[in-house]
Amino acid sequence: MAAQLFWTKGYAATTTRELADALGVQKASLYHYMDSKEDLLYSICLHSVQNLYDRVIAAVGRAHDPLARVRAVIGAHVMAMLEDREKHATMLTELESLSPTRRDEVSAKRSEYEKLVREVLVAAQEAGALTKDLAAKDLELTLLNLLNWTIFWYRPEGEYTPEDLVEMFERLYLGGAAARRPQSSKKGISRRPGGGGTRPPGCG
Amino acid sequence: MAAQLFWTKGYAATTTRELADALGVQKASLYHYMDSKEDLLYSICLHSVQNLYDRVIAAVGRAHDPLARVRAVIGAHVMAMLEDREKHATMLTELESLSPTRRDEVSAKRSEYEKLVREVLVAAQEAGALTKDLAAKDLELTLLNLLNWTIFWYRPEGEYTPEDLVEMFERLYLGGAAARRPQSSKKGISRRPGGGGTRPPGCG
DNA sequence: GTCTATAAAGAGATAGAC
DNA sequence: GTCTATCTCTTTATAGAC
Repeated sequence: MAAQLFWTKGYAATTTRELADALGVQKASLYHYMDSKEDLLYSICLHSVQNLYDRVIAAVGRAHDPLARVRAVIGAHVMAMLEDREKHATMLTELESLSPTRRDEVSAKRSEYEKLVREVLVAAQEAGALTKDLAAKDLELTLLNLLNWTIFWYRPEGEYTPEDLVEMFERLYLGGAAARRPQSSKKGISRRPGGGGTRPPGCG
Repeated sequence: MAAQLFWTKGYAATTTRELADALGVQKASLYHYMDSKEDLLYSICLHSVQNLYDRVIAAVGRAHDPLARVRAVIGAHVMAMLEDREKHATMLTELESLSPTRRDEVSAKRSEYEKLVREVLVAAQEAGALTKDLAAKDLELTLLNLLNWTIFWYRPEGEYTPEDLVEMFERLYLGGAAARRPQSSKKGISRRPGGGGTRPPGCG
């Protein structure tokens, strides 16, 4: 709720008046529930990283081999983000608006999450499922780089379902864009029929 | 200069006082050069998209085959962004802070840029250099998704040079992360010696 | 072109009644 | 727990001297 406003308007540009309006109360009433506007941002950021971590570790736990665990990371990361875009986007973009102490705390939790991702990638690499042409940290960097931008342009009413995107990212991340010989026989990704047209801004 | 402040503090959180301080003048003197704070943001956004377009189209023009043109897009997009991170990051993140008219204008120019990228990808696909397992628009989406997040965490004093990143992105985007049989003999990406340690926040 | 001074509006947060 | 009223500070922007 607050995340929605922080994400669409930006944290600094969101006024306590608007937060109060969204709840249908007066400005002053907000201060019965929070001590400051920053408390809301802090709470959003904490929930975001915790949610990401929980979702991904659960999905990894359900997978049965190293490559499936990589796919699980991709799927859970993207699904978690798209199911609560405002929260995760706010965490990703407004971290700097927190006080140094709180920012460091959230960053530390985020580093733990990145560590989890890297462990999955390393295990897959050692099992021979991922290339050794790229160092483990480079695999992690390119993976998160590939996934994170999604939240900036994704719109649920658009042409892609979250599942479409997961499939697309798995294909691109694992298989790459270069043509293969012999040509693969995989089918293209199906689309929501007639859902299209709304290509959102912000992908470029 | 203004972009630096807009990027590090956010547009809304940047005051005219801070802009004036950065120029070493008084607040009021700013209004001799601009009509409003938004003018600065507008100018930054326009220059960003124009610069991206110019850089990429020039690089594409220098390449001699369809696959090289794809590599040229990756290289020019990343290099342009990293050479003026503040400007491009501000465009990517603060577009919504513009008035609707100006936002639409910038968005339209950005769409032209995306069209250019897509044309390069389509040409490579038709020439057999890129897979047909992914639709052209999916190739574009995953490419920009892979590249754009970089600007959020890249720090010049960190472990990667822009050239490192370009190489990494080319490898991952074209070749993918899955292991190949027979194993490729490409060497790993060399790093700036001793430059490391500063893993920036924000990649996860 | 740059300054001092200030206007006018809006921000986050608090006091205290109910 | 929610309200009205208000405090205090900061904001963008302007007026007008030099």
